[in-house]
Amino acid sequence: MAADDQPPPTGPGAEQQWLAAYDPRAYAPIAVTVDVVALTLRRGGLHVLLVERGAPPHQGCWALPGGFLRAGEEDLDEAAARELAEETGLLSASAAGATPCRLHLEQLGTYGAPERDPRMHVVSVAYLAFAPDLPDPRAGTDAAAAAWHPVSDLDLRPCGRSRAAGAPADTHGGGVDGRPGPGPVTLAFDHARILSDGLDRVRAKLEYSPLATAFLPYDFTIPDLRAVYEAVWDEKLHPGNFHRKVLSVPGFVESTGATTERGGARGGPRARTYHAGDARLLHPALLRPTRDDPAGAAGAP
Amino acid sequence: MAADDQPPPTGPGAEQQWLAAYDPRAYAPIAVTVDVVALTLRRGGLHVLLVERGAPPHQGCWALPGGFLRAGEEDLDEAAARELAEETGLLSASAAGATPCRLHLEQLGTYGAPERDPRMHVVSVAYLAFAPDLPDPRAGTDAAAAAWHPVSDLDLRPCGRSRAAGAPADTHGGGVDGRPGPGPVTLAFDHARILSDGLDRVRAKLEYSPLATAFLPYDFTIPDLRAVYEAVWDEKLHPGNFHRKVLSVPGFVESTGATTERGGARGGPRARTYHAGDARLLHPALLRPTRDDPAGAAGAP
DNA sequence: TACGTTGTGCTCAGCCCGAGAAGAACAGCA
DNA sequence: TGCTGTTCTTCTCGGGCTGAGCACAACGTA
Repeated sequence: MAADDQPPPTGPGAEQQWLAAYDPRAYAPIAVTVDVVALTLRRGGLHVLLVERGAPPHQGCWALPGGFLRAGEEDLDEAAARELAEETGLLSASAAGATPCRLHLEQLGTYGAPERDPRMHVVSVAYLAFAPDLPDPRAGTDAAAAAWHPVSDLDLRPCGRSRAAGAPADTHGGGVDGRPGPGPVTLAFDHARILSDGLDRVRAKLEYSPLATAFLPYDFTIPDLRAVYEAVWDEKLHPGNFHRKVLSVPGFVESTGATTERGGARGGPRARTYHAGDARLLHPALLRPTRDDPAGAAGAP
Repeated sequence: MAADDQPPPTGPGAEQQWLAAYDPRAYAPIAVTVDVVALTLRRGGLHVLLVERGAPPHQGCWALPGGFLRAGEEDLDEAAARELAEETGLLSASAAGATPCRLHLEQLGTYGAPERDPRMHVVSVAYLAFAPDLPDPRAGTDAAAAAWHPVSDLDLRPCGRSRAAGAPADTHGGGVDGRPGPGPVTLAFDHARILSDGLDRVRAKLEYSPLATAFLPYDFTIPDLRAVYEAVWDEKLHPGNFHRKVLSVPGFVESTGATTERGGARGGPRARTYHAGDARLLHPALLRPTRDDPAGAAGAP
């Protein structure tokens, strides 16, 4: 139920009890925030948008962009879009048609452990956002700085789980995109876990949804699409089989009839261009190469 | 997610007026509640646990069990388990080992439209719970009554979507389990949408997770398992192929070496018994029979 | 011009899936 | 007791999908 648990008004004192049941002042306050895991692809690597905290706690640490839900004014989705625009200067929400930015926004999960924020009990609704290669953000009013970070530079182990269990650290650590990187970056609060859940969700969702097209501009090529899958899954895919599979899934991509202006950077013929089809589910799915890892950590619930 | 329901009873301004009268302080608080979509299988049909509201708004309507999150005291998961035990009398939480009730509890999503509760802005974290055939609940202190309802008796269309679009109403309406049923039951607040999302999630999750075993007691047979899939998907499955598939997925079920005491109710040989294996993901997945419905409404995010 | 690279299409063997059927075991009934 | 209908379990067969490899052409670069 929503705000309820109304005891049946029977007997004396029941009225007070009933009022307390939906009088928020009778309870200790709870803050509701909305955090966004914004992912994009830059130079072939997966990047996440982070802001540097300008105030304690965790001052100077990097955190997911987010902020308080405005009571009585907005829905959760609206708050997520607003925070993304506000704190980073990216994309003009959805209204004024500045950049017709194709942005995918979906709810990831809600985190409400009492001790996750030392100040008070904060319930955070996390959102997941994907967008094509975006420019560098400008810091909003709340954050000291905002920047895209390669996810391979971040320390995602929540507590005791080492990253080496999932993937060797040496294939990931530091500077996949060329930059040396100042070593693993730790995230504030429980944002490492939120980001980890978001990455699991993305990796799982590429299999059965046409979500990968959200990382690409409107027109793209099949090799472009393959690059998205390879970057997110961190696995090389068979070009021929991938090509055949994508074209065989109805509604995944639609041909534009055109090709690219030039060939690839290192040679090769021009590729045909496509744009996203109208399918919302991939039938059949584009299954990830069978990894025999018995650790079945499902990202998608 | 567009959660637009229950417009204010008398015009848009009435809500603000009511809120202002109810809470004279300008500080606009947000309440956080936890609602539970508890599903079980009774007499071969999918049932959901509902409580009858004893106070306005929506007095007399049925709603999902739930209540306020206790600030500073509990995590969201704990609150969901507590509400389920508290409001219905089912299962002794997890502590005192009364019934070793195998209960699956997972977060479904969060709903926070400002107008979803006319009293104030309420953010509800919805949970999904599956359990084997459970006894009739006893009403807790808060709810007037609690009962299992066949999901086929409920009116799940949120606003304009008719159920006939998804499945013919005549195959669902009224009394699949034998009872005639007093017609479609409407749910309070936006709980019809929450329940609908929960059903989509369950249907999708049966494909790639061993979740179906959560609907069954510890020992079960392959036909028992098939009955779960058939009830949730509302489709007949090929007994031979289902048998082969289940046994071929590693870690799905483990043989106990025993068989049932008697044959089926209408004859047939004794079936071998199994219990759930240790797999947390089904590899390969148990795909639903290809439904050519182009309406790709994905339940799992 | 030569060469390495890459997009696109093809072939082939193996696996999985849907459909059907057969055999055996069981409950209910005459 | 015998018969009939039902159901569990296993098997077979054809089609489709998948992974792997290869061929050819187009392209950039040396």
